[in-house]
Amino acid sequence: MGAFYAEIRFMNREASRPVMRSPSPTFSPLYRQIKEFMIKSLEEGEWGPGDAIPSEAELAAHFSVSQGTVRKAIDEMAAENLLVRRQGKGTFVATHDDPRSAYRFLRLMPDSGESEHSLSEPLSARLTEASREVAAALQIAPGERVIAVERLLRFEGEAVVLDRIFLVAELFSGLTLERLRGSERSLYSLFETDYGVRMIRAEERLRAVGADAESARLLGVAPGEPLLSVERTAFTYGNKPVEWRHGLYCTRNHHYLNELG
Amino acid sequence: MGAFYAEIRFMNREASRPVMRSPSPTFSPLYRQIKEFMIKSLEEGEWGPGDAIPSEAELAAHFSVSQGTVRKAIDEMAAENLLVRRQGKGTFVATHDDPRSAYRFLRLMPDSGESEHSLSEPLSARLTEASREVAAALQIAPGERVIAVERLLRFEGEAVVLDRIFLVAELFSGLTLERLRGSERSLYSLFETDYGVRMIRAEERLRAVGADAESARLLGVAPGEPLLSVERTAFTYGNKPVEWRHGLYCTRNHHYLNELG
DNA sequence: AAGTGGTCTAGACCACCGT
DNA sequence: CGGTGGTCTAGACCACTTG
Repeated sequence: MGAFYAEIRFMNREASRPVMRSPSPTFSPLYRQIKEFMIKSLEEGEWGPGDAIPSEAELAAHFSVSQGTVRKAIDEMAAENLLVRRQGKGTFVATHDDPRSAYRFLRLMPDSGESEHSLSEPLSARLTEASREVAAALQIAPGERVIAVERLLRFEGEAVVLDRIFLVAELFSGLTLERLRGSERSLYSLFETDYGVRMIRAEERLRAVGADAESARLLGVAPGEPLLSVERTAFTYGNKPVEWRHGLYCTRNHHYLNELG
Repeated sequence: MGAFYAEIRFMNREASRPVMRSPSPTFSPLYRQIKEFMIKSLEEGEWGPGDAIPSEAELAAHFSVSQGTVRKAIDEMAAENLLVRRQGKGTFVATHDDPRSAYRFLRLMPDSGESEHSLSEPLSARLTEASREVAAALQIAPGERVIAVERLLRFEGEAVVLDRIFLVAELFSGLTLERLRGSERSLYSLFETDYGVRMIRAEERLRAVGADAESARLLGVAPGEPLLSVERTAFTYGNKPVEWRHGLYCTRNHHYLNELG
């Protein structure tokens, strides 16, 4: 039984009068309490990726608030890419499976022409122990089990990205090279469907580095050639880091595109 | 006389009945029409950077709509960093002068420690003609006048960024090296106050490159050392590009931090 | 106390999607 | 057609800032 159908008690709320709240220090508006509640429902798997959540009217009745209030909660969640609204159809749990938001985190673009299709070529996957660096990024103890994946990303056949990916082993038990090789979908889509782990947001740290011998060989460039180093930490619900990856991007014919708001 | 006090006629709107609109193809909700109208007012300088705009109640009366409708217009503009809301005080035109949003576009962070203070050291500023590359980025004809600025950015005294900046000359006439040297503020803050040009958003394209001799000398690194190349196009209102810059970042002790939503 | 943005309601009607 | 999200209103009251 998930959170959604359990009892609910909102703070700062009189029994008879419809509105209102207590003095400031811990004040949280109703719509935000509802949002937090719905996020908990998502965490607990109440609604799966791609599922439709209840309609605004149903939610309003369930929480005994007006439509406008649940609407504001949903608005914020949609802005954070947790939900997707579709007029006339309903509101859906965001999924990396959906082409609309697949490759949401991939900022690499060809210098000219349209954004091509990329193909993932997994090279290896093995169980190992977290180094100090990996442990720090994943907020676990050094030596804890992680799954290390190496893979190439090809654009139009050309090797452009070399990724070394580290996953908290506990959450991805059973992940093997064969499992990765068999899949046409994006990694995050697979993580979602096969392991129930949903990536919500990520942080990337970029640097310019010279290619080491091993990476140069795999990417087909000269050792020492400047590469874009991209370290990414990806988070699930509750800002829990579950993946850390170090990517090396060959930027001869591609670039990393970033929008500054 | 600016747009704001001129006559207003909303589309899709009956005279007597308060609401509504025509069939779909050109449908634009009321709040968005109001938003566009207010953006035009900003463009025409009706309200300057840092100014308070009229209160929601005043705007609602002015446009003869409910508070909720102007509120939604303002919400979107605040989300786009055009306005800043401050509870109890009012709504203000965003400004790069404000420490809250100064260096909004600078993503460079030290590898360890807090985000230090940076110091801009202008090296040169001269009037020249746009190269094909610069012209394309600024959407002007090759050969048109641009102002080329070279400057170093130092963090804790260490040269970390070398910027080559190109500005549409027409908009920045009178900009000289002395003018830049005299200023303690950020470039965009100066552009705003002294030239009335406000940067709204920007696009950056990142690559890894090897340092050329000249740049290496200025940054104090070895020629060929990998540097992060950052090409930025910055836009004012109406998505008009007004600045293009090519930055070279030394990422030995710093990195480019990016949040992926 | 007065003025501003922020929250909430109840109800109406519109635009879009499927059947 | 009925159901969903999307827009709009009118009015109430709360929270924060300033005088």
